[in-house]
Amino acid sequence: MTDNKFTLIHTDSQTQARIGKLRTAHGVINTPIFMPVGTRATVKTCTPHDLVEIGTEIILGNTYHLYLRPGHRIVEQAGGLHKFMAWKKPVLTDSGGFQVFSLGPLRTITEDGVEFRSEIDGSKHFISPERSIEIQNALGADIIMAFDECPPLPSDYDYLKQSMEMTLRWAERCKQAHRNPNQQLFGIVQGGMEKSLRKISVEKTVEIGFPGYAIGGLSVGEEKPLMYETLAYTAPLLPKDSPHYLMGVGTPEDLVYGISCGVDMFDCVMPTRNARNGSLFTTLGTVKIRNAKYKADFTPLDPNCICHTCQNFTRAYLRHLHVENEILAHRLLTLHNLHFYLSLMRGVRQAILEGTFARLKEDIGGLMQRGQRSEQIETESAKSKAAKKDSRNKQHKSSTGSSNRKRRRAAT
RNA sequence: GGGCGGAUACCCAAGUGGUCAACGGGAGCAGACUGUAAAUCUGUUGGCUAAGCCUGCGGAGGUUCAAAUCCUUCUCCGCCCA
Repeated sequence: MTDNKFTLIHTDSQTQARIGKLRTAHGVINTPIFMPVGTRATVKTCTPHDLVEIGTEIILGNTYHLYLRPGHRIVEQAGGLHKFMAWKKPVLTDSGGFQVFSLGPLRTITEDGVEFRSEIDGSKHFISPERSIEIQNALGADIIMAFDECPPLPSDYDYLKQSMEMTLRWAERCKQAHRNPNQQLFGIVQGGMEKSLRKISVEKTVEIGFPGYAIGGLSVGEEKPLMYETLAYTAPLLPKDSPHYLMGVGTPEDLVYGISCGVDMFDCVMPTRNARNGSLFTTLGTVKIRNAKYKADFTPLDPNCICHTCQNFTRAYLRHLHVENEILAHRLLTLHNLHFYLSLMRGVRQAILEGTFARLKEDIGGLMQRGQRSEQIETESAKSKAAKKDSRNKQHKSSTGSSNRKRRRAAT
């Protein structure tokens, strides 16, 4: 591959952890990275500005859901997903493969593709590998995913083998169908918890050749040790010079474990969904904000957190908002959880760079705080840069210009 | 003063002789959530020395093998008539 968009910057000496940079049509992302999930062209409750504030570098969208509503042609007419939702940074779309799994009772799988019955109105829809790529081309994400089958649990060996082989044939078809050079198409490795199948899946998917590889079909209900075992086996089989994406995982512990196995990219609904359901990740462990014990707790959600929510609001207030089902609760809690995940990733990158990752691996809270320190340093340097720029501008501009600017700011 | 209707668990409310510690909803309490059919879902909510026992459907008394349910009476609430 001559045009490798992924640059490996450093690999940890004690684990498989790596840091790198992935170039996309909408900018570079730093790996390991967490990608907030924005299924329907929105990370629920967050504006793009919110997302940038907390350090989001790339988000997810979903092919199946956007195809159903508003329809990929509408998004295309809008100028693509980025313009449609006013998000300037990179986007990755999932192919709809996960809906093959999650909408189990509503679909039928054939070699050709998958027939879905819309959960919205019961109407029938057919998505093939070619169709998924066509939709994803129209949506215009920077990274798009091959259409795969994510087999349910339990599935026997024969089914897993058959399914994995079909996913390979689909991967080939996706590659054939994909045209847009501005979009990187990633392949997906399947094979359930069967190592032999995972190995074949990796080899054959790599043989087809993609700029990045994902591990799918994990965290679908299996026991965690088995998931870790499968992950630890599969991730190191992937080509070192390509980005590795673990789909749909997971808890903060899962991410750190995945990184130690060599995973570079993650997405998961957990921080956003759990936030809306009142379950928060903090350096002191999980906080279920609805619990009565927080009724008169006037301390921050996480005393070690520098996010907007923790800097400004108390647990008692957040509990009140959540119990009352106020919209603001969902937003503030989502921002906190996402910030936690993103800080964790910053901390991990820093630790890998410093060579302390292996030592800090078990200390999620410590890694998260480390991430926040580097965030603070970044923000301060950005501020001082801006201040310097501002003072330079003042020297050149007339005083009336600057007071005009002030007045305009006051008016808004 | 008379007539009629009502009083059920934290709130609303169903039940009108045994299968009722009592349907359902709200609220409370707790838990779950992993490429989002998810601001969703699940469990639980009289007490206890807990596969059993005790208390309990406004209070008191009665009928019955058995009462939230039938009878008497009292209290309170609503409507109507004087």
